[in-house]
Amino acid sequence: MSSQQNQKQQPATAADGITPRAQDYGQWYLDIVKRADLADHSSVRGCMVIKPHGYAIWEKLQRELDERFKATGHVNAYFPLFIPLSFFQKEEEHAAGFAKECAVVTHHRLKAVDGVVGVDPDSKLEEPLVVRPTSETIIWAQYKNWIQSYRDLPLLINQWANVVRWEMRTRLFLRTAEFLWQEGHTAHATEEEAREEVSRMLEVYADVAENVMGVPVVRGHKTEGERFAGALDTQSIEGMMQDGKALQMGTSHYLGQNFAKSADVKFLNKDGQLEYVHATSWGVSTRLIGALIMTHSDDNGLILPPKLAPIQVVIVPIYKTPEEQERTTAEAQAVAAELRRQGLSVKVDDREGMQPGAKYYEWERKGVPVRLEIGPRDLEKGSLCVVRRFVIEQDGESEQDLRKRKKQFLPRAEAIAGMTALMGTLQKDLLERARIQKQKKTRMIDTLEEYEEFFKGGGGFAWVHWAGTRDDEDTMAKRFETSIRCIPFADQIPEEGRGEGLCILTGKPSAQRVLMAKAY
RNA sequence: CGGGGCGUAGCGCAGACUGGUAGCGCGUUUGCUUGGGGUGCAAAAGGUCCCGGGUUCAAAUCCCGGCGCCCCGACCA
Repeated sequence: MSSQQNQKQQPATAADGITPRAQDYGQWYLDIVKRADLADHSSVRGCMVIKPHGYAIWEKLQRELDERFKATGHVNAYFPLFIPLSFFQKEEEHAAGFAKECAVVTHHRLKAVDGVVGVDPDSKLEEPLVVRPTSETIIWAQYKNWIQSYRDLPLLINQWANVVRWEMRTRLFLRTAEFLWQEGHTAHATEEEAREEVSRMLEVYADVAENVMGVPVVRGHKTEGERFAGALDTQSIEGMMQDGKALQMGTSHYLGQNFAKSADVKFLNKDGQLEYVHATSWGVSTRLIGALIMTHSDDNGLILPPKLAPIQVVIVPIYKTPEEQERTTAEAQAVAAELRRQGLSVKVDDREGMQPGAKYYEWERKGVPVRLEIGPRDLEKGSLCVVRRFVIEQDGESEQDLRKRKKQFLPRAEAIAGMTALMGTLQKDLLERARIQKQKKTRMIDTLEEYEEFFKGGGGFAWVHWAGTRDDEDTMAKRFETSIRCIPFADQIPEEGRGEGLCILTGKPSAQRVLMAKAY
């Protein structure tokens, strides 16, 4: 709780209480989460409380994802939190993969002994229940009853749920013991169809990442070692955070017939023969909020894309006299009403006894994309002061110039009529800004010397030719703390890096480059 | 599991070495003042000093035991 000694040395600036990125990226991240009111540590180790502002962002993300799931033919359902241990044991590889991070329920009752309530030893469960770290096993036990014929396929179900993974080390949003997510679980008649589903859903994730979150991603396959436990193929989208590290933002798995076999799910095909179904699963979690923060935010606080901002426009009335207060506040309400008619979410900050500057800082910290200032002079001139939360930085630009470029005085009607368009601009600019950031930290690298130098410096995404074994991957991990984030789809490799080459480590021929980076 | 830090007002912290009326800043409430980038003044409210035991006339402070959280490392969708 009290590890922010560095706050004491901080000057009282806009970023008061936020450690600059350049000084300590990890602390900066924690400060943003806290100062933007997204989440709190709870009194349970590794668990977090998602506060209203953070949860509102999650709700918007949910809506965007859910719409796309529905549009691709999926329906929602809900399966139990508890999984009988025996279900879990059925798929060996899967069980082994999650074994080390499972919470297990062993008793079902408490009892007061000498006035102290504790676990009643007489209430031991005959079979322990695993708190789901993911739901494949319990869902497939159910699918067995739902699937008999090819007419029952494909079965396309998604669930929104919480899961528990008893991680040794946790970080707010990025890795917590309990988190919120969605998990799609589908059953198909053929491998081809299932693999199509895997790709389709990965593309849904990529679409949300780029066009909703404004985070450019690389699409690709995971290596054997990084695959989901029990999957034949794991595809992922990988984003680059501002410190150059990669963050896995979503995964989509082809599970083959593994789960169908372990749960004995067969269907009668058109030829009247019994076959095992082919399975997929795919998921994204509240980790995406971590990605959002680490991609866009700055030393002044959170930056949100308009599509995910719980408040898109905040209006601050400025006044000296009660009469001015009344007029500017009325105008603020009038402008808000007009903007709401465009479907925008608008907040009028009419709190009294708080200076405008204090309000500016607060809403900046919370990431509101646009602020309108309305003062007596605007009433006279019929203008509005429109301030953007961010603009795309130019090299060598001063803080002052940056601030100037964010601020615009526009005729009232023009400002209002253009607000929806401005949201669109900001949405695009944010993605563009993230692309520039990413590009600056991306290199085609062909020698180990250059590779080492790259990661000793700022690091980032390294596109390298690779033909190594799993042992060779370990070598790279030990030497450079990097790993293969994905084996990208061919069109994901930057043009200048396409084609064949020689493995950076072994010198053997390589068909294409892979994405190497340090990872969260 | 190893290393480190911390637990005192809503939040951030001081006080502890050297035991003796529970403190500061921010926030909150009230009043005035101020208001285009964190106004200023005054007054007020607010405490199980993490828990248990011990030493003592007296414990936030010393001793013993416990609990919890955070950070770093190992581990990992």
